[in-house]
Amino acid sequence: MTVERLPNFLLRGLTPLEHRLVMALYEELRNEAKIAPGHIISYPGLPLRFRWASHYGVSSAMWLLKDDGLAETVPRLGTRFVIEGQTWEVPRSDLCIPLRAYVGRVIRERIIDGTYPAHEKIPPARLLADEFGVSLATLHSGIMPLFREGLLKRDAHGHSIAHTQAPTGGVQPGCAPHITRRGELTTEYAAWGQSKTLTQWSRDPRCLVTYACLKSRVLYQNWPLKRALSTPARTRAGAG
DNA sequence: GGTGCTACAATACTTCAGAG
DNA sequence: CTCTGAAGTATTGTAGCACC
Repeated sequence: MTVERLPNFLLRGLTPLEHRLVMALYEELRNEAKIAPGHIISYPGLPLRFRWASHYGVSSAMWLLKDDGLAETVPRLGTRFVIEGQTWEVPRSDLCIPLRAYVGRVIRERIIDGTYPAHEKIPPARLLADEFGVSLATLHSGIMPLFREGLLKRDAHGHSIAHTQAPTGGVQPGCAPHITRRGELTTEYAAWGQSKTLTQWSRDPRCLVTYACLKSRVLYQNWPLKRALSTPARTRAGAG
């Protein structure tokens, strides 16, 4: 294994601790015996290997390594970093968006380009989940916006059908927005004359469900906020 | 049994504020 | 400058229900 180009992080301003950690990892990357190709390095693992490294420093250092294509985020089982031992290829830009958004985008493109013919059933959800290597829950989160956009509909038996070509003013292939983790954090939702974030609403005494359930209802199932807050969990009310 | 969908707890990662 | 803890996000596996 060889690293032929000068990493960009050497040219940036780093805190001493971050610089120390990045250089330590960089040296290990150059030494195949220490980090094998494809080896997964978890965040919790790094402070154990480098006892002087804080988790904040690890986060900063790993982002720099990712920027330089020396690591990539693997969106399964949480986000981890995979060292590319052979090619040092820059990770797919697709990995910059959440996995569910990536899945939705690919399916949207397949509908638009005719891979899934209009008015015909798309493959079963379990097959699609298997193809993308994601869980059913993630797949459903990903395709939920396609139902709202009218690209997918359900037939009498609940099967998902590719409904139409691109809707008027619709989303163009490959043009999904860059979604950041913090993007939803500051979004406020109004009910009972108040405007709060979902996190704040989840702590409101009028909220009968957990934060995760509330988020799922509001963001992915498009429930009205009041209904999402006041409908107890474990009901089928959201299906209709 | 196959399929679609909802709900939830658990886990891992990210970011920020504040303290030393 | 560095570290810690809290808060928040992303994703998972699994359970359960309905329909054919």
